[in-house]
Amino acid sequence: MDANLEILRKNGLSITEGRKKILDLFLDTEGALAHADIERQTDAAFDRVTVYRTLQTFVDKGIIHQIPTTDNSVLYALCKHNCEAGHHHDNHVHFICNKCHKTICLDDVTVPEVRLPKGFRPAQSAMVVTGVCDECK
Amino acid sequence: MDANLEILRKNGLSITEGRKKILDLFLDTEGALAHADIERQTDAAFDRVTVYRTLQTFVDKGIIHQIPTTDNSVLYALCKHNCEAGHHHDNHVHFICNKCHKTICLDDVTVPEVRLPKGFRPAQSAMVVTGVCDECK
DNA sequence: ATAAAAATGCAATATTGTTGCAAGTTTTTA
DNA sequence: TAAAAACTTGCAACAATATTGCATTTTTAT
Repeated sequence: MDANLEILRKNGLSITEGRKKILDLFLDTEGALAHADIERQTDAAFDRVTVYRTLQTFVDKGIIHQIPTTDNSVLYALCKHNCEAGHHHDNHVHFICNKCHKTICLDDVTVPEVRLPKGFRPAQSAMVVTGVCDECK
Repeated sequence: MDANLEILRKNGLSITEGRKKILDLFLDTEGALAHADIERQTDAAFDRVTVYRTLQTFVDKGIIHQIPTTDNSVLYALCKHNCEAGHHHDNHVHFICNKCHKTICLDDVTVPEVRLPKGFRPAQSAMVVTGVCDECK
């Protein structure tokens, strides 16, 4: 139990209230979270700046990852299966529901390979699918 | 000649300095452009607001399209082949080069289909590949 | 328990995006 | 081609989002 502590320790991060709460939020959320969601769901218990810095730290440590969107927002998400060792975050498909507007990590759907034109060398791929999710269908 | 005028006319848009200049920029640029790039490359000849509105207009008309990114920026790009009738913008792969940081539309690379979990109904797909482009290799 | 290291909150500042409205352009029309 | 109508622009104000430095507090290591 206390998955959050374990994750923080494993990544050599100090255990603080903010980090625990924010990490819990991710652990409890199926969809992705934006900075604003986090502020709202923590009742602004932490300074905006702290939230920004915490998110950055988590991204740097590979605890959460960013999701590409076309509107001007950054979304963050934890992988469902907690991405222990060697699991790259960058290889699953993200789904954005047009009805409930949740962003969901489809951890089990891998981004397919594509054949690029001559001279292009791929490093990472991201794929975002929009539509209607399984709960709104 | 004067591809910009033709495009503006075809879309029923008034011909104005701003629209011509901004459209030219897109026509001359291989990669994608951010709002900031446009301001810079037009020497701030146009008000920020005008640029925002022009981009919005172009998106609405389907002249340019938005590209999903993970950092907090919206990128816009014209399709190479000018996307005449019935060509959807949403179906080709975008490539972001880690060296020159350009975003390039790979018009000829189609986003592959993926099999989604039960209950998910896809509408549109976007794919972003990062790596090294053909000029930086 | 104490010192060192790290994280937080505050304040200030920067960046990015939006809206209403008056003035200026472009297009339409007759 | 001149006048009216339609549309676009720039300004100003505002709102939302993000970043930085620094003093204080909390956490970790000794």
